[in-house]
Amino acid sequence: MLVHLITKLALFLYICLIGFLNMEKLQNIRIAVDAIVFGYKSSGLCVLLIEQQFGSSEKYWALPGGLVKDEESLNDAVIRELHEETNVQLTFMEQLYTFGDDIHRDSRNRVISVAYYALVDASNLEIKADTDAERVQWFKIDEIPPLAFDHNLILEKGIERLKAKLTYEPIGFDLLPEEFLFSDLENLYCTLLEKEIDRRNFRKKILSYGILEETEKFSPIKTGRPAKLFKFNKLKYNELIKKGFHFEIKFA
Amino acid sequence: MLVHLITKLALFLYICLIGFLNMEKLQNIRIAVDAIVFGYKSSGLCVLLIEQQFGSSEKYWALPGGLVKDEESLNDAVIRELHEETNVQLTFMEQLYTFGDDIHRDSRNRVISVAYYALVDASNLEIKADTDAERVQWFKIDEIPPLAFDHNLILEKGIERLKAKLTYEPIGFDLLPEEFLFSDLENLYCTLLEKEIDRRNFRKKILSYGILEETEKFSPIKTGRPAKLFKFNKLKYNELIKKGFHFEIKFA
DNA sequence: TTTAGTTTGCGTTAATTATACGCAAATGTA
DNA sequence: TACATTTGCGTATAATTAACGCAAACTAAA
Repeated sequence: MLVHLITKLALFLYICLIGFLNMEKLQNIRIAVDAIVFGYKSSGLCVLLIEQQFGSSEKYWALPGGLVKDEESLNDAVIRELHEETNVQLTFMEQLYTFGDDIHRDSRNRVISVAYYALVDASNLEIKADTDAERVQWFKIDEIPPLAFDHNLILEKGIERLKAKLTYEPIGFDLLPEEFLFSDLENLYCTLLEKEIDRRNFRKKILSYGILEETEKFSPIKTGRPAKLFKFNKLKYNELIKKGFHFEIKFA
Repeated sequence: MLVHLITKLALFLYICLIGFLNMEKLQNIRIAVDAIVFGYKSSGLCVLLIEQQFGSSEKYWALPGGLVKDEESLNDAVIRELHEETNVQLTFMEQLYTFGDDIHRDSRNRVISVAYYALVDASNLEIKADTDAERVQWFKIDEIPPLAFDHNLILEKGIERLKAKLTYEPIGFDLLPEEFLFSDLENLYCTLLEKEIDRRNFRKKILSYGILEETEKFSPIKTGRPAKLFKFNKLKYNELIKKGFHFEIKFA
């Protein structure tokens, strides 16, 4: 305990010294990362939230995230926070936006948050059991509770971006299992983009791109004509991209 | 002088206190903003750079920018820095990306930079005269010198984004004077996207969108058939967007 | 065994959009 | 007056998208 206090004091003095030497440069702004983890279930698009304790009684659901460490890249910070708070296996991650215009987005201190969004195959996923009395849970996108800080705003922007990106990059596959049915893919696009779509034209278009691979397997579903399972061929896609290929799915 | 020192000391103690209270949360990371200001001249796409002095002799060209103040939004920080260092009149500005994965992008301290990109009508623009012995200058995009920090990287990402955005949002107009010739617009797209384009089909397409307004004026150019001057009708564009309109310019 | 219900997989045709040009009009200049 | 130049409008053809028909392959119920 005493050693801890001394260490703390030493660190304190060190920081004071640094602060003094860089007086005019010293900022009192913290920097955090937050992550939107999207998963797709048959019930629709979902987001991973964690329950945070504020003070003694206030509890809020929030996006997983936290302060960036001094010697850690932003990317590593997101990965670390996600690993600490959940145990999801990401299939895609990208920076979303940096939220720093609302000075009081965190009422305690000025915190600027670099938000990321990530995708996982949620169809077969155990999320981490409660740790530190924190709960982790999937929420359907249309049943989001009021979140901590400006996380509702961040989430909104994330959903917008995900929808946009779905139409011009093949990231829908990152929300599905490695092997999937055409009807899964079709449902994913219909549900997420909230648009009607002709099943046959959709199939024709995707197949014409030549980025899917047929497997020998068939779906385990016991109704209707048995359906082939497909895989996304990322290598083939990357080759095509080099030749100037441009993925696009759009609806009326 | 004494007053200044006392103020400084008081602020110092205050910061120490805050630091002590938030001991385990205190970071030693600075946060900055940088701006890419694009301008279009007949010679091509240009970027505004400022010359910075490092130490006693080292000089580097760099993107305008600097540290964010404690009580200032990110947006305001960019505007302030641009106003301090140049006097350009922005027609468009948007957040680009936050650079914080390379811990040593600034060799002195850990600095995370939130980069913005902006457009100006450079056709008729005086940039600020030398202040603080700093020089401000337009650089053609293919004649960029080695820049300070990771600014070459930031700029590259900015150019990529600008090119992409040009094809799906009508931001090309923000690089032109309020009234412009069709041939100006055509040249802008050809030059920036480095693509051939059929003049007549391009005109037909843009006109079909109904987002341009004819003026009564004609170009002052003294060769060939006199050409009408056009204006971009932003109100009309916003109306169309609400109805589901989607701007797009693409080439083979 | 048959029949009804369901979903898949492959076509065909009409409508729309993009591409490739042709050419006269309106100017300045030789 | 002839010529070079750039604008502005048009038309024919190719390519792509949208709309829909229908048989195949299965399950479950009759």
